Amino acid sequence: FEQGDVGDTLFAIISGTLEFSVLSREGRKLSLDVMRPGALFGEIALFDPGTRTATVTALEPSRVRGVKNPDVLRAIRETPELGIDMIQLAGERLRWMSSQLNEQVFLPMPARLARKILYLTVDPSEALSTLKLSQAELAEFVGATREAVSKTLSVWKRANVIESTRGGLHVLDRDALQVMADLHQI
Amino acid sequence: FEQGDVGDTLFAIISGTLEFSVLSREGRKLSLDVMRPGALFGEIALFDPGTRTATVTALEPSRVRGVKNPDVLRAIRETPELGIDMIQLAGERLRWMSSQLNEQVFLPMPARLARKILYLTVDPSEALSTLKLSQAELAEFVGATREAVSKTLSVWKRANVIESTRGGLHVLDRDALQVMADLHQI
DNA sequence: TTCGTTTTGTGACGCAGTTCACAGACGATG
DNA sequence: CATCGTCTGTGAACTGCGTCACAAAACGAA
Repeated sequence: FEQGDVGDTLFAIISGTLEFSVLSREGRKLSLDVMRPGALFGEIALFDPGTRTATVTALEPSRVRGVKNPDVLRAIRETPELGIDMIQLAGERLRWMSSQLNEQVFLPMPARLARKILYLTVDPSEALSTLKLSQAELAEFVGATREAVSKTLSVWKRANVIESTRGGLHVLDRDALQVMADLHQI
Repeated sequence: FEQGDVGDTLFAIISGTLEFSVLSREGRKLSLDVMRPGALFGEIALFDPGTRTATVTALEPSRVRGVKNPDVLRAIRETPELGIDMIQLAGERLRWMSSQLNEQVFLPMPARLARKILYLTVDPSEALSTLKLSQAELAEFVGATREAVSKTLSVWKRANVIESTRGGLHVLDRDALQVMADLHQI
């Protein structure tokens, strides 16, 4: 779905990967997360039906399962425990949004880049630290231009922190990235 | 309370005004809202006990009332309707956080300034459009420096959009600000 | 192989906003 | 009413990152 649509449905990802992003009125995009099977999205509309505040796009053909607001409300009335779970979920989301805001506002571009790379290369457990995103896509995650990302990646490549191929990159020195993510600068 | 504290309590403001802000590790501050009697805060910790993601400071002596997480959970188990209300509350907060992220990332400084001024001068109904914040404080709300804020305010003053006194300012032409907030630029 | 398309690498330049550095203005406090 | 601390105004220099403009790889298709 797209930012601005109206909706009252929570989705759960069965298979595939979806991208979660927010758009500016002028069409600029800031990607925030890549979601994998098991993840939930669309909870704002579930809690508080109205227009969507974010955009979700399938990066590959995916299967999702939707739950409508009225059904959830009914279920909560029957099983209060479920309401508590939903509240917990909302809490996590709020916490996460808050950290995103913090990073975007306070961190310089290279730190944000390092963080996003680290963040996006945790769960794909088997393919150790390999990310298959083009530099252009990475730039959208970081809130910067493709060129700027390309330049910092070049530096890190020369420092043997990462290596990159067309349409993807591989983390060699996770600790070094961690340093970039944190201090850069004090 | 301060960002990083642990807490499990939701607060409701009885009297006074409190400031809601997030801090960077280096001490920079981004203020997000001024809360008045009737407002609730601390709901993240309520939903999902753990460290606080934001800082709340009293701008003047204030009275608040706290509700602890376990008490709320108990109440929800008894009255599921309450859970639904809390979920709605969380939804609104998420929606609001999302818009804050959007503004901070995509809008240029003057637009953010105009928006914050408009936003902070809606509810104080009687004192029509008067804001008692120093330029330094305003700057923290906007995510910019005091100097930059001062300069744009000067321009708006010359254009008779606002007038300012020491430690406060008065909106003369709300519509003009609205324009600044929106287009600036397309 | 040979295009044509998409992705990458890099430089030159510009601009918004920061940093630094004062100077004046207002309000409390003695 | 004189003085001191806090606000305000403004200019100059610096800088991170965006914009523009190519050149060179990498890959797919013909």
